[in-house]
Amino acid sequence: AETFAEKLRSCTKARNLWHGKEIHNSIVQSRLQSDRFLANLLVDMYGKCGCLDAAISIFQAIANPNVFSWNIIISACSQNGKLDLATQYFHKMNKRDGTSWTTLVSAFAHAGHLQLAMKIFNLMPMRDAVSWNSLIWAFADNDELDEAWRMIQAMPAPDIVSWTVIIQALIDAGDVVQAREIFDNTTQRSSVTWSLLVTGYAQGGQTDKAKVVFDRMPQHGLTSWNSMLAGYSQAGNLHESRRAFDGMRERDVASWTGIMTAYARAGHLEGAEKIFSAMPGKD
RNA sequence: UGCUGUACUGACU
Repeated sequence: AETFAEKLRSCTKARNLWHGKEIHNSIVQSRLQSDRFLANLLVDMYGKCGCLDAAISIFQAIANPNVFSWNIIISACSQNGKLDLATQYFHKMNKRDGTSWTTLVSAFAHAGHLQLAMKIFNLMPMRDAVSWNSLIWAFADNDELDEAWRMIQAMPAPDIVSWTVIIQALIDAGDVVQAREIFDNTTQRSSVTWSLLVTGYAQGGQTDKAKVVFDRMPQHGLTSWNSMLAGYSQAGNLHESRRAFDGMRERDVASWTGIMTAYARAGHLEGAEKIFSAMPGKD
């Protein structure tokens, strides 16, 4: 039997609020609502599903919140756009760890407050790769590639995510050539960077190069298939879109939307409609 | 022990 924890985890991952509430009910009925571990998971679930009020009330009912509880509520506030509240919780806790700091940096970074994010980053007692990457991402995402580049040079040990962020920024800027060069010159590759290159080539109209990269990548995950499919679909290539879609052994909403778009772009509106009705779990 | 922070794909916005 799956435990409450496992069930909650999958709800959180799938952002399934409805099922999450059911599990919450079962937890209450089993009189486990004061279990701190489960409460932490509930706060996280409600926060990620957009119910900040519910997250807060569960957090407040925790008798002795631990560092996880605090970090989760800070994260919940920032994911729901409440930076002021997140900051208040941050100040209220008395044993902050690196994650508490990084959560706050990330909150301001995602809100586009680069200078504030940097200020908090500079105040951190300890910085790890995740905190560096959060800030590098913020600069890269705001087209401040020079600053992002300065930071990756300054950080002690750039990791896979650091390079992914830079590669993504170059692709967003339309510079696939430079992105490819960095990809080729680093050993820090992952399925994420491989997929990014596929997307980068496809977005530049180079579906042939995208396909070469796709064929060369060591493992084909759901996202890499979706990237390739999106490339064909955007290029108006219904035949290859169909082949890609049929070749997938698992599909998600992005896959279904991709194939549907391919039909629509090719002018096959009936085909698109058929796909739409055959599609499981429309969102 | 298990719970929290950073990166990739579609459409909408």
